[in-house]
Formats: sequence, structure tokens, C-alpha cells
Amino acid sequence: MAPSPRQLERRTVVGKHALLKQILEEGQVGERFTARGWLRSHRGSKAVSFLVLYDGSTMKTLQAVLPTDTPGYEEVAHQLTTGASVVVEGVLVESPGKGQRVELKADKVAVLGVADADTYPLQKKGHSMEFLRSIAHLRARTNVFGAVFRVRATLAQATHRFFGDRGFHYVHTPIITASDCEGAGEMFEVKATSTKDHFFGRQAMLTVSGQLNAEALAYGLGQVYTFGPTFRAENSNTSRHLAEFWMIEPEAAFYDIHDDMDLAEAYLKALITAVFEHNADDIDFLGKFVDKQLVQTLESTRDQTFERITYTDAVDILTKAKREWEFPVSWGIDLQSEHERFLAEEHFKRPVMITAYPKEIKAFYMFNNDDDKTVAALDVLVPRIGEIIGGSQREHRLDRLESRITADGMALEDYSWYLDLNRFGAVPHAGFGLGFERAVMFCTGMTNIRDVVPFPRSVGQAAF
RNA sequence: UCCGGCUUAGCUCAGUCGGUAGAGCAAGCGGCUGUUAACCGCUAGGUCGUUGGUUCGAGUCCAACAGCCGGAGCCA
Repeated sequence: MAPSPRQLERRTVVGKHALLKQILEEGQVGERFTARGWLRSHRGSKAVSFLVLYDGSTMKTLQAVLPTDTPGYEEVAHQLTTGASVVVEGVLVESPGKGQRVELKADKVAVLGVADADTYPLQKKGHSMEFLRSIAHLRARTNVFGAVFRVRATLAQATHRFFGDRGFHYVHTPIITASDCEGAGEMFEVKATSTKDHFFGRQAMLTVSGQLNAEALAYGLGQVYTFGPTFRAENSNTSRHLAEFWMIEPEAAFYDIHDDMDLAEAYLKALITAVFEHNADDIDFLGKFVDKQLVQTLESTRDQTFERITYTDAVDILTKAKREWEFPVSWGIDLQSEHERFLAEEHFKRPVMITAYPKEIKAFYMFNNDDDKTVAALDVLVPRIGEIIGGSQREHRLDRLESRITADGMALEDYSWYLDLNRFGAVPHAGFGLGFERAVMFCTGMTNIRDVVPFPRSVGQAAF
């Protein structure tokens, strides 16, 4: 029988550049393969030698079994150390041992690049996250970081799929901005090394948010989202902060705060669904070695309806809680970490969406509610992470927007282009920002944000 | 930036009352009839973060500094 197109395609791929994932999942017993990868471990005994290979395509490893009388084995035996890159050829057979369906009965082995066992820092044992952070250029080779970065890739692709499927256009907003007045925190200044005066004719900074630009684009394209790097220069030293991170900011015309909440909830659930679909092995591993609650947390987040309460409800719950707060609770305060964690982790035990915050503690661009005391802000809190999404319905009524800017002591002329948006063809619209690294933390169980980005930038840290 | 903790072998850590340093893993060598972070034996490996102080004597007590970790603030 003639091979099907799919079989032909697979044969082509597998024959030339067989990924271990393909060999392990699709390889048939009796098929011959050339496996390329790095050694996770090498176990020798008198008659046979076991090589455990990984290549990054999957959490799983391929075990190659090599008789010690294989031609050429003697010459490379001492080079078969953890971390060495190898090419192994052989026939796929059912594995008599435990732990794997198939293994490669090898008859040919070559070492591409040695990894001197005396100096190669990674060993076939667990290392601390702190140590691995000090060798960030090598840590992608470990099980944990392989899993984390594969999940990260899935989350990025799932983001594009989710918004694309819903008619959101992917837009690119500037990384260099002259807008210093978004109130989002300390900024980095951008200067040309060879130009004395301001290169851009005025002071320029790295963006802290693409939101205002995204709003401009939403007024032409309807529904848009950004996915790009974001910079904050705060002297902030915690496991949840980076100086350079990635943010996803959807912005949709004709959305109100309730549409915004629906979108945020659907998006987070879509991310989790994608991870279970594409990274089952990775999640399984992370659930065993990083966070025993991981699978349960993700499943319940995916399957349960998010709690939706107002800020006033939240204050009520916190006031009545039998709990000593380090920061006393009363209407008007900004919610602190301890309050947010209590709501998500103890009171509701699920993600919580809080709306209608006092306008005094929120940004000028948020929609004023009818009570004239609160704005249509949205914070999404998840267990273990805290705030993962911050957003709002935007104020599109020009007079209200202008009076709010003035009331906050800012100059209208600094916002002339932003005000133009709502001077012409204003419509209700809403959006939010999701810190991508916090989403990766949530989906992997990692507790330090520096371990979910390959090369973290934070205060005093820009190595690699 | 504030509060607390940690820093001893390549890695993870122990080190009692102040008396000159220990284990497991990794490495090297040898053994082992198919292992699963294989196992067994032997060998080698240390300026105890840095500087100063107390003391006859400091890994151990004190101070400053540095780095890292946890928490807080700020935020996503």
C-alpha cells in the first residue's frame, strides 16, 4: 500500500532531522533512526551502556542502549559525560526496562561536542534555583527550565491564537516613548551615545505601557492587542518584579467593563487549556518537582467561574474577616498584598475579579461610574501570584476626561493627541494588561519571576 | 528603599560549649549480565564571602561591607 501524504511528510521530517519527540511518540518498533541530542546521563555496565538523550523537543528522554563492543565505542566512552552532544544511530525496539515505551538499540555513536565533566557545571542531579540563576546561559539545558520555557512558548502562541480567533488585530506599539505621564512608575531614559542633544528632540523613555497607543489603534481597527516588552525602573526587589518584562494589552472598541471581564476570564482559561493540550509532560514534571498543587490549581482555574465582586464588597469581606491586618482596611485604601492573597487564596479559593475602585487610587483614564466615587477599574487576582491582570473601561467622555486630568494636576496639552481620540468619534471601550511572566509563573508553579524568563533583568542584574 | 535570613569542597549541606574541617552527590580509578538521578569499593578535592576586631586560639563571638534568598512597599 502506498504511504499516505501524512506518512510521507513524517518520513521526510523524521529521516533528516528526527526530533526525539517524534521518535518517542510516533516511532514504530523496527524503524531505524538517527537521534541527535545531549546526554542527560550515561550509565555503563560491562556489556551494555545506557545513554539518556534530550534535545529540548520534549520533557521525555530517549534511552539509547549501546553494546560495549560496538565499533568505535571504546574511543568515545570517556567522552560520554553529562552535557556532551551526541549522534546515535540504531533501530527502535520495545524497551524491556521500566520507564519508557521504546528505546533505541544503537549500533553507531559519535560525540559532536564534549562537555568536560570536571568543569561542566550541570550534573545529573538537582540543582538549586539560585545556582542555576548564576549560570543562566546553561540553565535551558535542565529539566525544569526546559519545561518552563516550553510552557512559555505555548502561552505566547495561545495568546495570538486566542485574540486572533476573536477578531483582535495584533498591533505593535512603540518601545521608545516621549510620554512620561502615564503614572505607571519610574522610567528608563533613552539616549544616543553619540548625540549630545535629545535624539528625538525631547526627552525619550522606554515604554511602561502600550495602552494609550493601543487605544488609538482600537479606534481604527476595532479590536487590537499588543504583546511586547515593557520596562519599569522601580527599585523593586521581589520575586514578582522585573525591570524588563512582556505585557499583553488588548483594547476593544464598544466594550464595557463587563465585556472586559468576560474577555479576561476567557483569555486566562484559554491559556490553561493550551498548556494542558501542548505541555502535558511538562506540567506533569512541574507538578512533581516544583509545585504539588499545580495541576489542581490550573484545573480549578480553568473549570470554575471566576468570582466577580466590587471593591466595596472586597472591603466588606476584609473588614469582617477574623484576621489581624498589617494594613488596616477601610473604604478608600488601596488593597495590599495580604488583602489580595486572602481574597484569592483563602476566602474564595479561586481567581477573583474586583471592579469599581475608588477613583482617587486609580488612573485618570478610567471610566467614571455614575456614583461619581468609583471608576470602572478591573483587577484580576489569582492564588499564589496576586494581581495578574489590571485593566478598565476607559473614559471616553471628553469633558469628564479633561476635568479628571486637570483635577490630577496634569496639563491638558501633554495629552493633546490622547484627547483627540475621544474628541472625534468616541465610543465606549475597554482593555487590560496582563504581565506575561506572571502568567508563566501561574502556569508552571515557579515562585520567582526571574526563573520564567530566560535572561532576567532586574535591579543590579543584567548579566548574560 | 525597609525588615529578616543565608554565605563552609564543583553541587547540596552538617560542623555541638571557641581548640586548626566532615557527609552525600559530582569527578578520577576499579568492579558489576539491562540500567532508570543505577549500584559497590578506593582516590583526590577547602585562603570556611571580604575586611577589621575580641581572644593564647575564630568556620564558630562582634562590627562594617558585598552578594544572594524570603517578605514588605511599588506594580503587571
